[in-house]
Amino acid sequence: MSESTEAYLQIGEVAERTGVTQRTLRFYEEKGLLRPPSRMDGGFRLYSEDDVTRVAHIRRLQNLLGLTLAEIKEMVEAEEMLQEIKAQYRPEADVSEKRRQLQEAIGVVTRQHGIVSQKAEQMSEMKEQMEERLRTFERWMTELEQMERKAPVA
Amino acid sequence: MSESTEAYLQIGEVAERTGVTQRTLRFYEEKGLLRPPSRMDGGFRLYSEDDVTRVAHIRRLQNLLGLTLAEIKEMVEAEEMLQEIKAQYRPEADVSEKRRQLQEAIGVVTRQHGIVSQKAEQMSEMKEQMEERLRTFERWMTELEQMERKAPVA
DNA sequence: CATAACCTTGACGTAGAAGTAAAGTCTCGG
DNA sequence: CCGAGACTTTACTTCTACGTCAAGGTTATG
Repeated sequence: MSESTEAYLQIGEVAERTGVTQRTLRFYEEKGLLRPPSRMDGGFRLYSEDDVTRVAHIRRLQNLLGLTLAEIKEMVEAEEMLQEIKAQYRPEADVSEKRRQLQEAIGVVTRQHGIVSQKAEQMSEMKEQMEERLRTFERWMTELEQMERKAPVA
Repeated sequence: MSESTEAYLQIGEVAERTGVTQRTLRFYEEKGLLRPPSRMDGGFRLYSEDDVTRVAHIRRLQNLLGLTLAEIKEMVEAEEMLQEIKAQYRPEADVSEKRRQLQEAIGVVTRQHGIVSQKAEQMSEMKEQMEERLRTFERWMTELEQMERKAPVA
């Protein structure tokens, strides 16, 4: 599994699978949201499954939280940092340096979590209001129907 | 209560109270998101408390749900329709017509509710993921601290 | 009744997030 | 080895949601 053969995707396939256009993928790369993917000899971009995941993530942050690409970039960078720490990417880094990085990552995610929590709560409120409203409508509808039964169409 | 005196606000006050600029208020009017307010003899706009409420509503839809102004316009128009029905704005309208309108309103709100529900759910998911992640970080942090105690800074 | 503070419309500008077109390059199946 | 289709970069355009003057009219207050 996960051999190098067939593990890479061209931009067209990624576009199809993620639902964004090729232009958007290049744009995200330009903006630093996606690391420059590897290339074929001729220059064609070769994406990994990870990239597909990342695009999906970006889109969720955009659609769900309404973050700007700049904000998303921050978040994505924090993720990268984590990958580094996780993979011991810099084993020579001393422990206190790692601690600093981790602390920073915790800060970022905590802030994100705050945003999400707040939005989630407001969202629930809205949902409640809408349900209340729908109940009111249903009541009105019932009333209207009764009126119609008592005094049919003139 | 609610006499005509002092019940109206100029654009500057509305801007201050809603946190949007005057430009934005005029823009919303232009785009059909706010009904053209009444005017003083000299042409100054006179807004009602209702307008203030509406602006707040618009902003919530924008910030929370990330809807475009075009989408919000649709929603706002549905609301207006409701006001009409509610206030028996057209008492001469026959019952079946009212039913039709009400049915439409129910449709709109149901769709809105669908959107909100879906987003709320995805939001909760994200929140969960972030919490899980934070727990992981805290664990790592603890591990790092133990490493430091065992082998102090070289 | 002057004048500062507030408002009007109109026109042009801008940032973010892509869309679209042009002109050329690569890849791969036949 | 060649042509259709996928891809490349560069550059210009679009759309949304306002921001920012400019030039002038209105209102309230001393």
